[in-house]
Amino acid sequence: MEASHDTRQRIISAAQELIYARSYNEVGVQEICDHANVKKGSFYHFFTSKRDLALAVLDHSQTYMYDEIINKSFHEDIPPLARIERFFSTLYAFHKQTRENTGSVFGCPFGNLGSEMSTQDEDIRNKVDSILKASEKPFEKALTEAVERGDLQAVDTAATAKAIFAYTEGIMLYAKTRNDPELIRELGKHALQLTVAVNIQ
Amino acid sequence: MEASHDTRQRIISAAQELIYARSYNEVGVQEICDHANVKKGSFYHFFTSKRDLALAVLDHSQTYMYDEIINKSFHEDIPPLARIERFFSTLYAFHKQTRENTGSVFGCPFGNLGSEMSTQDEDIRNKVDSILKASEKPFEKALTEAVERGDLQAVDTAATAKAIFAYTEGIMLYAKTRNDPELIRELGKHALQLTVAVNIQ
DNA sequence: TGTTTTTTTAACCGACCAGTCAACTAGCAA
DNA sequence: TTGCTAGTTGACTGGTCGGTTAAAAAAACA
Repeated sequence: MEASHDTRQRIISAAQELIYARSYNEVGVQEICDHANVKKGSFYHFFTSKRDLALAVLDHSQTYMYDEIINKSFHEDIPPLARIERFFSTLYAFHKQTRENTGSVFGCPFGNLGSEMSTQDEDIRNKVDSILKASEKPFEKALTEAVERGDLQAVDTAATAKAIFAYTEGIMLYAKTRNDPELIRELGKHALQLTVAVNIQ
Repeated sequence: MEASHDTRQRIISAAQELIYARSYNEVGVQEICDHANVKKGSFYHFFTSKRDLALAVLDHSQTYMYDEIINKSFHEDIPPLARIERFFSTLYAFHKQTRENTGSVFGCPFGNLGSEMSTQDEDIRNKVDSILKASEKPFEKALTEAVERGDLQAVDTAATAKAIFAYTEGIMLYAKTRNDPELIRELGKHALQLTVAVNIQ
């Protein structure tokens, strides 16, 4: 039970790394097992299928994202809008680091999987969708607090949070496709503009 | 030479449809050939590899996007900022149609391929990157014109155009992952906020 | 017409794919 | 000691992958 739990976790960690660095379809079960030092037969003791693993990887990545980026950024030691700005700084630092370590910007693990798998696997699509939805919440909370403090005029905080996170996904896709983490910093500066109601024409 | 050109074109069209609806790695050369009524040997007469085909598909998709969406949206019969709003209407109509026809929102063909292939194939990454860059231009032109007309305060139009198109990519990813074209309309409304310089705090 | 070049065809390749299975081991409890 | 369960192993399956090849057919050109 001890060793088993560890085996399962090793598989998930290896899959997370490999799939994030490449893509779901570029990485085979065999390669994941090799990377985790596990025989393929064992793999199918813990997972019914490769897509079953993908769902577990998504859960694991979500936890990782909260620990490494969300919670650090949205800690309440600074004003709410500054937390959103810190989010983009943290995101930039993270991708800059992986770019230095691996030579590549990998983008968003959820966006990547959603983009690749949404039309192919409804369970994966739904899971990614719910992760995106949940990711909007810290932004929404910060925006609501900013309105309460008077830092921001009254806006639809849920809609604004959704817009900001959609923008974030676009930024990460851009950074991946240009293989340049600087785009996250550069484009992140514009994010708070989405908080301001505006009348054009 | 006549038939050959047609064969090559049939392969590209079939690949464009299949890869856009699923993904690069989910679609095999054999399936593309079947769909195009071509034998696999012929395929390798016209293309040196599958990724060579992907590059041709990207060119073809870019032309398609200009014909169907960009040129229609940015026609100069209305004021420049209204053209940007029309872009999102056109984008929405397009994805709503494919959702009705196929049951799925497919997102952006360039974003999809960039997300899936950027870390795996440098040529594809560069081609997608240059298509994204080029796609910013119509926005930049409209923004510049809007500033000239006095519809917009002076801003860095290149940076703003880039932000708007990155946001567009995020919107399409969101719509694909939620399988709901309405997100394009809903989130598209916020795009012009990115044109307004703002001071927070 | 004959010749050359382009295109098409079908059979074929080794590698790899996700997934299966039966035999085996280790730990634990009755 | 026996029996049960959880975990491990390696060999195996049928199918598909991207890509090759040599020869036939068709088209282009002279």
